[in-house]
Amino acid sequence: MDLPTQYRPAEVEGRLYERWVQAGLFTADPARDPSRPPFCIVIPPPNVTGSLHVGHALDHSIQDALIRRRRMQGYETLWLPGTDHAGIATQNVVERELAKEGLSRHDLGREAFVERVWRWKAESGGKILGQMRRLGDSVDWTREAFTMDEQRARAVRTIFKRLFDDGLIYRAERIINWCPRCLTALSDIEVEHAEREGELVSIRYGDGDTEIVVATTRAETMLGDTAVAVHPDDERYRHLIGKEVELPLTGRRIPIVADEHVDPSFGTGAVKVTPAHDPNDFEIGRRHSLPSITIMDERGVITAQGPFEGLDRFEARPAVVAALREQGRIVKEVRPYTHSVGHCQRCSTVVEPRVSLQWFVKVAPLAKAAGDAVRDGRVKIHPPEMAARYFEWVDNMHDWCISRQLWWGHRIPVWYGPNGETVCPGPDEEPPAGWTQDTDVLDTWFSSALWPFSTLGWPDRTPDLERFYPTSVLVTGYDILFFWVARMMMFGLYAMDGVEPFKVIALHGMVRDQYGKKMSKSFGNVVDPLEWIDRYGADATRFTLLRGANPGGDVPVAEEWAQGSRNFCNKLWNATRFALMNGAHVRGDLPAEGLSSADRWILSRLQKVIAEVDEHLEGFEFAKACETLYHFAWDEVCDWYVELSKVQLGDERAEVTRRVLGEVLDKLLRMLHPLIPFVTEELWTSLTGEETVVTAPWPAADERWIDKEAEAELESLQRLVTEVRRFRSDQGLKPGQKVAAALRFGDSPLAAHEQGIRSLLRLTVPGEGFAPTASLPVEGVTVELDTAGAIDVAAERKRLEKDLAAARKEVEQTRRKLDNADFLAKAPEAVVAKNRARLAQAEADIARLESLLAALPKA
RNA sequence: GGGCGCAUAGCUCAGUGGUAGAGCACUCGCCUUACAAGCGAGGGGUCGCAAGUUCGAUCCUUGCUGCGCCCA
Repeated sequence: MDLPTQYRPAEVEGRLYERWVQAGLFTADPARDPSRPPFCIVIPPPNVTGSLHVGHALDHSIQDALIRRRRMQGYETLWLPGTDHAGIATQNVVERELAKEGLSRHDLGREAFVERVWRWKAESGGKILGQMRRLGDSVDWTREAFTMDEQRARAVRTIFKRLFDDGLIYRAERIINWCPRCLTALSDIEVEHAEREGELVSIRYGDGDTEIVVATTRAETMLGDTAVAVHPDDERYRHLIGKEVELPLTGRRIPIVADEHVDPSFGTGAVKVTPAHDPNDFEIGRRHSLPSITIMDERGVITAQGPFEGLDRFEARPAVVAALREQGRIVKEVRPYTHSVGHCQRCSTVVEPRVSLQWFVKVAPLAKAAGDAVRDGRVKIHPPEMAARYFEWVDNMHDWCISRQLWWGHRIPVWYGPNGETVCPGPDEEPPAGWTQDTDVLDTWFSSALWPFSTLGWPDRTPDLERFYPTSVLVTGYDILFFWVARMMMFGLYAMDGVEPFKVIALHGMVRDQYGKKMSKSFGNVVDPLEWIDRYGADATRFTLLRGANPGGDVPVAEEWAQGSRNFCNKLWNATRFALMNGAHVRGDLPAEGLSSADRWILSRLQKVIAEVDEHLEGFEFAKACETLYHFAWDEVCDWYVELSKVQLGDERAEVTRRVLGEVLDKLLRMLHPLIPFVTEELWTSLTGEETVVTAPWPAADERWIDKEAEAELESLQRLVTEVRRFRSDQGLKPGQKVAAALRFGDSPLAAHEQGIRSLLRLTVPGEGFAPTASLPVEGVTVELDTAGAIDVAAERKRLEKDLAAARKEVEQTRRKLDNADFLAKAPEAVVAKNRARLAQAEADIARLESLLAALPKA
């Protein structure tokens, strides 16, 4: 086997991935061996316009780790990929393309435009799917789905019809969030609130006895006011309730009404009421049967007759204020005034609340069921603390506005007759001839909410659906727990007769930079996972993300950390390279005889690591699993076992050592495979001669190999070696410099390791005329060294004094405890014994150190 | 305003009612025949502040301060 000294991921990743896909290793078969338990994850479908960002990379690394481990454990696994059609985003992309040709979608007409979007999708959409291959995602490409493909369209038609017939979908005139740029309704969750600097203007309405001052951040909407509201208990205004005031600039007279929802402490305690342009005012208007006057068109341009007609809403605001000021009606102006403003998630335009006719899902019964599934424990949220957020959302959900005034999307399957009749045909039914279909399309989330079962073939009772529903776990960021996850829960429970769409919801956090800052383009701290894959490899990218992934927690990453992960992969590469160069193998059972205590130690440690890693991965503790494996591989296997094996490989223990080395690397690489699939595949197949590690059995801990004695012995050896290295370092002896030394073991079991110790410490056997200049007693062994010259007494004294100070502090601390009668009486026996042992050890250390100091020549 | 969470090494984070940990960064020394993407050694923390419970608190309780997130 001829491996280069450095691992070059670019040379193996593409080749291995292709081989995996060609071999069908990721393809699920519901008919294969029914005794295998199913394990299924549906991918949170990325936006078809999107490309792989570091958040996806984290999400996918976690899912791939879960699915690959289950595959090795013998589950029938399915990780189902796909994309969503992203109504607004995709339409925007194609409209921008058209704009370059000087066209709008209206120039093409609806049918041609939609065709054009499909063409765009075929040519440029779904870039992310190719990028997922580079990450190593072991998804089943034969089942790739799209929220607008034929099967998913059937699912949408089917569930819409059922909800419609059950009275859970209705059409009504309501105030909704409207984007004046995208020209569509938005649901609550598509609106992002952000602090903005605006103004708070106080305006005097009415005159003389019936005047009242209202404060507003949106002066222009006063043109559509139809009332002023005060709190019923507010003494300041009680005498005005029921009276009318003149609305400035318009000459209209509007009533003063009493409403409990008015906050008397805000502003003047009196609020203007504009039912057509504010959701709270809309409610007040309904309670008091107020008229609703729309003063803007769908683009936010003032339509109210008068001098402001034709002005944009943001031009109208100062114009209205100026006109009021001229009339002496401005009482107070606070500027800047910071307040929360809703923006369109897709284009950042300030959202305009607008009264319009829209379709809604009546969520109350669905949300109740979605909450109960978690309350009853049928669906587990991990980590459990996150459940609070989930309940907060599902228990307070507003009806969901599902209609969008777009062309790209599932068109609402409702047709209108010539006399205003309405019909909702099923997926296999035709609407009556000549009737016209509703022009709106459905919110993208409506089809995404069907994802866990539409991708498995619903509404048909397919073998996939039978075998894999409910899915095993949903992996996603806590940021979309409510809007996407809650919706899948609602629709899954509804469509699948009360069976939940997934058993576990595993949440992770956001990827952040090394200072814990959110990544943002404007801040310039965004990591492109594809660049990391190019520079450090997919494995290093994945390991960096997984290493930071604590359940529900944010994941900080940095370039240096990716380098560290790359280094780790390289370390594995070189450890395996060493093993192969020395004939390591996995043939036959581990020998029961002839194992050194080093062999028994590493095998014992291996079992514990297997058990720990298993526990961590079961609990979605990826950071801990990574930490355990990293530490074992680097600090135990490479730093100690491989070094000790060098001696064993040179004597009669060579054959046994080859088998043990092979054993340790075999299991280690298998455990690492779900986390870093490429390098482990390359190394494991070389080591074992097997076809692939993808379907190799997941290691199981074997308690028979646990060996406490060997562990204690090796720990003792490590302390001995470290102590002598410390002396060498203090004395300025170069690491490679050979030093003659005599080792006096007495009755220490470390005698068996003499050659190993000499090798680790570069100590040669003393020859004629050996004259030691230093003697180190440690771990019951005396090491006498000939440092070939006078030793650095000052350095040695410094070292010994430091150790002595630490030992004295230890004595002081433990003695204080042991002198305390309460401690002796109340502390558990084990704790007392432990402290007694510590005291004895520290006292022995003091004696040893003092005698060493006394023996040092005077400076 | 309501709810939740967090304060531990220079940075990012683990952690436990009984001797403070990791990675990276830092200092010193090394091309030691798997690996300089490496090896060896080392420095660095009154565990946010104050009080309480306890034989014992970084950990439990309360208050304070600072920070973050979600919702309105």
